[in-house]
Amino acid sequence: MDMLDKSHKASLRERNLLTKTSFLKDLTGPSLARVLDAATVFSFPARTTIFQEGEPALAFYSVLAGYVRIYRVSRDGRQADIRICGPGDIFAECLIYGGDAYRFSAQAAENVSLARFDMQDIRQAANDDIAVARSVITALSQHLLSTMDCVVNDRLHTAPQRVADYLINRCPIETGQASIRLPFQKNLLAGMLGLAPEALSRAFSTLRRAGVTVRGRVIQISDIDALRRF
Amino acid sequence: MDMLDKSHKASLRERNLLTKTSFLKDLTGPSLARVLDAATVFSFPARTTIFQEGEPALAFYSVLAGYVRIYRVSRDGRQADIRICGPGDIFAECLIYGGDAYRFSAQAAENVSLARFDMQDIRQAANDDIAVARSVITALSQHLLSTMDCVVNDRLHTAPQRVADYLINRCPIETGQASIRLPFQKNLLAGMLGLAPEALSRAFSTLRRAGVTVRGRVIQISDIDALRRF
DNA sequence: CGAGGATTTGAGGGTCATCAAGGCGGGTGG
DNA sequence: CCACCCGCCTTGATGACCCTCAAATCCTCG
Repeated sequence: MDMLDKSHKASLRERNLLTKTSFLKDLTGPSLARVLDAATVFSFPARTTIFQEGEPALAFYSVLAGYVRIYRVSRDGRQADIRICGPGDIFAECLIYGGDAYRFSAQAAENVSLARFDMQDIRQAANDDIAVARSVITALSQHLLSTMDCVVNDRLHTAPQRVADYLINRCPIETGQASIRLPFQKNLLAGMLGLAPEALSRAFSTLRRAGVTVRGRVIQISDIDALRRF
Repeated sequence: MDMLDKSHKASLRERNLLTKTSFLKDLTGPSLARVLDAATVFSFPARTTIFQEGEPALAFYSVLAGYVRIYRVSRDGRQADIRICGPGDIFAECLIYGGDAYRFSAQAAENVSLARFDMQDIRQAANDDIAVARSVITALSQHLLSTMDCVVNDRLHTAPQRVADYLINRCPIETGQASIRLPFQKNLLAGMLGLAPEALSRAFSTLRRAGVTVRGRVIQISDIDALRRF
């Protein structure tokens, strides 16, 4: 990571954003202040590499705006996404006590704004303050649960089923028709679901018979229950 | 789970086993004693269901002997393994602060002996004692890292590559020839790698050309480096 | 309005799941 | 110690699913 990038302590607005993330939402008072004080805010243009597998793991991050791709590169150069992190997500937190080097790479999928937490600072904070430790535990737990879900989805469901799953989980309402706007490019969604972009496209066209219409980033669903039965 | 099963407080031998697990290995003194005192030891015959998805998550477990299958069942009845836990592994620890109900099912793959930890006891211990909280954090971190590895392996490698990977990681030595004895049935290995049993078998026969010979549970590798290049 | 990139569509091939037999291994009883 | 037997494992055939490459089309942003 280029330390010459513009960076600054978290502003009031940014502190408010961070306070609402699932990582920090249960913290209050001095515990919260201490973590917020440790945050440095960075902005990166699209496609910037934030860190690479193998580099010393000095910090973890919370996404303030934009999306970050977490991925690994195989020996023959192919890439596989592990996770897509959006606003409120944290990544590389598993290395607070988990190891010395990053185990995967992270890249800005678009222009992003990130809060950077020094590993040692947070490690120390968790040591001094049980509330911080508890926040780390809940963040790790949720991340682990969602990663296990990811494994099962890959192994149990076909591409159209995974896409249907994603759409249903993003639907604000329970029943009837809905309209969703994807928060990012289809490229990213494909990686998130473990698919090639073409496979995602074909999955959408398979879902047409279940009442799904795609126009750019906007997706119309005529009947959520019909989609659920898929 | 049937509470009428024979159960008892951990014996000295069992406490020693638990102390060596990666979950507890960094604990000492009263912190260690408190966690060990909270453990209850159970034995289950092969194929026993330990808990099922949706049940209230009252406890998590550490494997003392045997293997446990963690899996989920899809609506149409198919099962997918998420993880295979052997001696020293813990499972369902992600629910200490992570939720009220199990998110997957657990079944004894063979005769097993488990240490059961009441969620509330450990939650309380972690609250009172930063060392316990730190142990929970490192356990969660390692589990998360290995689950992310699992996602990437599924997405990046073919069946023979995943099998080769498994063999290489189980090899005690670095180079030359080796002989491995699988610690469990091939059935389990297949599930662990996200494969049907037939696919595992075919993967082994593909690896024959890389110097891998299979006879029952014993696997001969003529040249580890050749396998690594696969 | 136009350019460049993202997405869709088509064709072909590789990988893996499923179903159905047949072979082998390991544990049991003589 | 050896033969038998049950169940795990292997093998074959088939098809579904998804990746890759290539070309056409659609968005989006300047």
